[in-house]
Amino acid sequence: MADHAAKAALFDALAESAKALANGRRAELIDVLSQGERSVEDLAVEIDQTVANTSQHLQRLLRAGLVRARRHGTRIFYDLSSPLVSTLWRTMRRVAEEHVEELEQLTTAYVGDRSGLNTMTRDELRERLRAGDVVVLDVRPPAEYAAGHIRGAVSVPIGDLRARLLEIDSGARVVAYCRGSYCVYADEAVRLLAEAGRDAARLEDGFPEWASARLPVERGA
Amino acid sequence: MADHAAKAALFDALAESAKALANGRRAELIDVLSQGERSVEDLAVEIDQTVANTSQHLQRLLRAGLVRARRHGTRIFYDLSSPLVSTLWRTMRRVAEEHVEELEQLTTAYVGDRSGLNTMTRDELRERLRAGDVVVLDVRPPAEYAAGHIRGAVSVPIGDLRARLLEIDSGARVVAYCRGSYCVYADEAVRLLAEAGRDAARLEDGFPEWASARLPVERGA
DNA sequence: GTCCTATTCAAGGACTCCATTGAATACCTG
DNA sequence: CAGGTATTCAATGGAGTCCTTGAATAGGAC
Repeated sequence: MADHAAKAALFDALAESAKALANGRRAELIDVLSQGERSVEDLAVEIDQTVANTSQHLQRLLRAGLVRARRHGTRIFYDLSSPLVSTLWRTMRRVAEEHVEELEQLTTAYVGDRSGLNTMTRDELRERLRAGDVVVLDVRPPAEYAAGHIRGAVSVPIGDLRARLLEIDSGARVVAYCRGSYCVYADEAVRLLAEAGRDAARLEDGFPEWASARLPVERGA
Repeated sequence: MADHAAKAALFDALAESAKALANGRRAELIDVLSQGERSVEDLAVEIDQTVANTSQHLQRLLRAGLVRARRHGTRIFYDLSSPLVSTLWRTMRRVAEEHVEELEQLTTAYVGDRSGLNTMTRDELRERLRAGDVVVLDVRPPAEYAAGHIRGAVSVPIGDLRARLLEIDSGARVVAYCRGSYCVYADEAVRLLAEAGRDAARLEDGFPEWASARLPVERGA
């Protein structure tokens, strides 16, 4: 019979990965980093915290092995250490969605009412992309588009959309996507497009799910 | 733009699921419960803690929605609230295995040296079961066998194996399995069988992985 | 109803976690 | 090398976590 202490130490180590995710701010960081690498200051703005605090959270994630750091000039860019981390995060979200009762209220409190919103599944979008009868808009910040996006998508950051409406072929069906189902950029885009009389829908989830399903993506530019 | 406070509350709630797993003892509980439901006292013995402490950990898991409780007579049985929780736990283990450096040492400190041990993959075992040229031993406690086991496996709790060696067809190739790769029962079984001159191997992982891969299982008796 | 057993509750002390603050470090620019 | 910016470090107080202890509950058996 193996030692109780050795068993306890092993499971304590396994629990460390969970501890790294066991904080709302760090969860937000993982969520943002699922879109691609970002600088510390950038991340601090994203999660609405001081740079010092963000840095400490990032180092906690670093110690747990969930992220890695890369120096580029005067900045340090953090990135998930592997796509498996993104999978872990999505699995945890699914568990929470399925088993935490209050989550639904919290979600609507954040994203608002989605009942009037057209949506499209990954599978349907894949088919329509293949057929070529759809315009896909990536409404995330440019840095995230640059780090990777759905093949064939056009980058139109949500803040620019209103000004660039005329660029979009008025006959086409438009699909907008962003970071995932907890991201509201695509919602806003679809509302804006609908007001302008376009046939618009949002992708149900976001880029990480698309990439994880091994559907076609492009990196860079 | 949605409210920062609402976003923070949402991610705090998501992080609650991680907090539930962010403790070595609770991780052990989830690991044991992946084999099927168990009573509080049973679980307390399993994780080497007092009943009171075990009860508190179970309630924490209950609040997070990861487990559910069922009263049966004088006892209360806890169970994972869905197979998704088992998936989450396995994903977390994979992440830790891939990204936590010290884990390998901790594993060998607990399970010992496995270099002399024959192993068999799930796929190979499935093929051999189909061909019928293998004897499969479930060396977990009887309660776990009863809650579910590989179809065709025989229950031989590890403590009984030595006394029941003669029951096992001496010409057959024998495969032992238990809870998973962190479980040492099957290791012990293979060593014991090898000493007795049998052709023995352990399944690389355990029952939860087999069931999760939708390979044939039996429930009850 | 009374005993027995399984589980939960409540309170306490050691420890860790988290956001804040102000200072220190490290790299780039000129 | 001086100045500027991005990031990290160190210290602090308040909150939460974890295990222990002893008592309380709640079914079942008699």
